[in-house]
Amino acid sequence: MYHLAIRRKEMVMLNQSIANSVVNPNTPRTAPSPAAPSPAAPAVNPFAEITGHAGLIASEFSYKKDEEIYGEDEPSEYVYQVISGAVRSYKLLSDGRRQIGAFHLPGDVFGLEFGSVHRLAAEAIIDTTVRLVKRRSLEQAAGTDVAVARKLWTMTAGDLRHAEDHMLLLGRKTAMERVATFLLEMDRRLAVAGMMALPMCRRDIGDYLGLTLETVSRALSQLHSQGVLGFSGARQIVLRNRQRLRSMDA
Amino acid sequence: MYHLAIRRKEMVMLNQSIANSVVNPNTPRTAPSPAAPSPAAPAVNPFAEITGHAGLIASEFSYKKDEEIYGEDEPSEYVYQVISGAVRSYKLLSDGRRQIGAFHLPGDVFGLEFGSVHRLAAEAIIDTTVRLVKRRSLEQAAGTDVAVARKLWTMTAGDLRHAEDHMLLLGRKTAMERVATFLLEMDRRLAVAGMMALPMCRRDIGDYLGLTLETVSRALSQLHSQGVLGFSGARQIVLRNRQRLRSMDA
DNA sequence: GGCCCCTTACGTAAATGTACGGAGGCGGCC
DNA sequence: GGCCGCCTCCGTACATTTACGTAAGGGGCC
Repeated sequence: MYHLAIRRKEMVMLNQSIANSVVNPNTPRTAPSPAAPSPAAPAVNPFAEITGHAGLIASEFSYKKDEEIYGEDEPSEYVYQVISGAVRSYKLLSDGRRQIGAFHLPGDVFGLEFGSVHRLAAEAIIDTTVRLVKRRSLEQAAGTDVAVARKLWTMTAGDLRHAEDHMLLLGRKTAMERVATFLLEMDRRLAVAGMMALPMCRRDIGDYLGLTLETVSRALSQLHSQGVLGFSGARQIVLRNRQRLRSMDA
Repeated sequence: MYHLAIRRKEMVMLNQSIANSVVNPNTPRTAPSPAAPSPAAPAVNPFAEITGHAGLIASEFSYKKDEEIYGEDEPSEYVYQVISGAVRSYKLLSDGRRQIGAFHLPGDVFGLEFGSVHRLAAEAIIDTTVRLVKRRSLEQAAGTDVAVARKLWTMTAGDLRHAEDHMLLLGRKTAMERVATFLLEMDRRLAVAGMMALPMCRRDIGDYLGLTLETVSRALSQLHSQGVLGFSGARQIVLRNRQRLRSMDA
């Protein structure tokens, strides 16, 4: 998996001078969309802000479900933004126990490191397309442009904020409080028309919340029986009582 | 406590033009040392690096044991560096449950925020003296000097790295593994001549590790009975078998 | 000497692990 | 194209484990 991913990324670079958009050869697409930096991109897009400032080249790339994007302690060559799909970032213990630090959804930037290696691994949860830029070119731009330097700091600070909140959850919240927090977070980040389609399975949720998949399932069932949420399939959830959920979130 | 702390900080600012060193009026010191930026300060000192680059003014300040330095969600006006003593950064749930995110020991910088408020509260664990600079002046310096901007990013990235490791601990490690990790971290950060003098009580350790103080005590007792560590008083610990401890740390 | 802080024993609670049954989605086959 | 069957994921009951809560005794530091 490791070597395969590297090879694919090198292909991206080789093709960059010819076309700014490259797709995973294993997942052919009928109509690859150009990924060159767009001057008209909205300023709220962190990638567009940076590439716009620094004139960097961004490429596209696709990963299949459960495909590794990079491994823990692997050299950090690229910074990524989710275009479509979903990604999990995680750390492993030697016996396989896993802690997912964050889920990355469309629009999110991930894989930005200060040092030269990735501190967490990343995998596509479902089929996923990302935009990517070389870390070195970002670093270079930050060395001359304070606006880019500030943006990198901003993004790392955002990750830190999430991690601080998550430490409180992992260290001190009950199982039900963790699930309530999770539902409100996902509702905020990916609800469309009051409904959310979770890309991740119960095990992923458990590894994110420091619980087992059974405990997550029990908590969701309890919330269902209390009428706090409704299901249309295990991963399609409608929140019916957000206020109640907020009161359960410690 | 809140208003008192604010008042004291304002005193620091008022006195800054007269003397760059101010001590807490409640904890008089016999020989306050000057805290003006020293051009000869070693480059490994993050504060010296920044103040050296930007010519910022740093002041000194002291807090008594258990005194609040700043509260959660309080405006972020200063960035701090521990000169002597120890500090805990933490978040609280509404019912009083506490998660300590980090301990700050001599040399450590804390209280650096990207946004305008502190996301964690900070308290002195024991009598503590800090060096402080205004956040605004750092921000200003970062706006013109990429080296300062990079340094701010570096420090936030260091905090993020610690938080990521700590999420793995809180979410997935057993009580014994957490205590082993803690002992190795403290050994690395504050051991002198093979011995460490912990500034914090068992409850602080528990709130850092997501455990109760009793569980921490039980784990330490077990390690003691196994000969992995020795005590000279509850807070003076000698590690007698670091290899064994590392093998317990998952 | 007094007061915290720490240790430790015992009972409890919360979450885990184990196991199994069922539903839903996907692919193959007719 | 639709039906069937398999396979993965999910829900749930029960037993177990781990860590917590309570309480009381002891020790070190001021």
